[in-house]
Amino acid sequence: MAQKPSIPKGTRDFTPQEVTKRNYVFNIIKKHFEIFGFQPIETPSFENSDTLIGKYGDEGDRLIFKILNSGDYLNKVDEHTYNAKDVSTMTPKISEKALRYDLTVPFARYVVMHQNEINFPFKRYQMQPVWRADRPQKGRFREFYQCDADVVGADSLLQEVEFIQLYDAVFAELGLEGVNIKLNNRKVLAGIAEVIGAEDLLIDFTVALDKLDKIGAEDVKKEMTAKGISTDSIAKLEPLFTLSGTNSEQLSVLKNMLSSSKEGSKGVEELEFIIETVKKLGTLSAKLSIDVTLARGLNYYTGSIIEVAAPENVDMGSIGGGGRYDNLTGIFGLNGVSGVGISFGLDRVYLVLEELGLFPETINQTLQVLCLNFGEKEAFAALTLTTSLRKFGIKADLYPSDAKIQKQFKYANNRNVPYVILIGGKELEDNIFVVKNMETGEQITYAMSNTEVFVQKFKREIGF
RNA sequence: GUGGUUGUAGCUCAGCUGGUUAGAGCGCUUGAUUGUGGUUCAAGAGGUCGCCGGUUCGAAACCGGUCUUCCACCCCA
Repeated sequence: MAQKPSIPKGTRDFTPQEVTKRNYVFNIIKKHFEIFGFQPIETPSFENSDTLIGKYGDEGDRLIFKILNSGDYLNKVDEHTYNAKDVSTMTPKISEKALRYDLTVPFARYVVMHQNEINFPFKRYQMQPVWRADRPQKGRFREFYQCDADVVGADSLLQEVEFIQLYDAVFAELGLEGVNIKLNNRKVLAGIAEVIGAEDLLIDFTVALDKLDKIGAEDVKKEMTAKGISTDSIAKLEPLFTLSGTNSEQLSVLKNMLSSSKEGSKGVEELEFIIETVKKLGTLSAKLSIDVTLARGLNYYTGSIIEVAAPENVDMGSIGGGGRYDNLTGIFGLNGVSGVGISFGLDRVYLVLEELGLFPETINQTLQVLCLNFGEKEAFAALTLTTSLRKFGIKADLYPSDAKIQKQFKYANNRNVPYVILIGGKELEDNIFVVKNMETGEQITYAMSNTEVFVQKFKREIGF
């Protein structure tokens, strides 16, 4: 009995068309990573559990895919643990490895392990899949690609400036207009918490604030109250709920509000420096805006927090994010090394481009010339021609069997091939070949002895 | 992890309060067309109705479980 095949929830197969489009995005991101001077590394798909567990908070731990030990792993569990049936004590005994949850923590591990051979400041990029045991939704998968660029060993805020330029360069080349690069700073958030007297509740406070867009000021206040933030404290937040206007208008409100907090003032200064410097270096095609409600990744970000929102006309969360973590490698024993980085969510960028129809029309021209097959002798001549076209870098192929011409044409149509070449008995005899333009239907005859005439015309028309 | 939602031909979907042989469009195959695709016409192939169980004389339809899809939480790219 044949079993009905399936793939795990939240995973996907990719068709040739999809892979082609994914590679298009992938290559543009990669190109700009390299233009900005980043070097590639790769790390294993799975890490030792203790490298990952505890680095993303309780919620993160829940979403890490654990790998069961090999062998007779249950036998090695002591009776007490076994009978207790408690996940948190049992898991470490039967699982010592886990799938990569993001690229940042493995990178921190990499830096610590290779600290003696790394030439600091180290700018690395990494484009690999990560796995999360999350419940899938649109734009949310259990296996997806992240494309990260990070710098370690550089404290300067100029890094942040460059990352904003990098985001902008990628989205500009992808033709994606209307993205919003949102900027915040943990010091600002900490400053606010300090000013309202809720330092201890920083995380709860920011998580609630993060929802302002979504659930509105009233519900945010309710959530804050539920988390134990006093009514007095919440009242002091009032300026934030109505914060709007240009970046400089927002900065001056924040400056005022945080004047009594040293840390908060520092954060405002940093925001101001980044925004001013980006402005001086030239215009961005994306929007760059301050957003004090932005609070992702707070478990390790210590300074800048960056998040990229998809254009407003598409329903997609963030398509990228990043920030600065002053002491990320500290958790692996290397202190005093600052890191800052950004990430592109490849799968989400893909979905946005698809929804807006922004992939180039020619992207699925995976074959540029198809030679039809009229029989054994003709096919040999056609393969000879195909071989020389390939040497010119043209994506060329010969139909593998002498099927009905109608069928071969249909195949060419479906493959989106712009040119079909016919070498039948007549052409073989006269030492010529006929090129049919599939769009216009025009047919031109060329001499076999001079394929370059066709190649030149082809290159002019296709443009490469 | 909580609550909801979806699943019928390769694809998109109809299928009435349970009733005989489960349909359409597109796609596919063949022919009109033995060297010319997209258009047209004709014919044809293709279905464990997601899976398992239950109710019933009778289930694609009702009930339970399970898997999957999408959505809202949680959290996140």
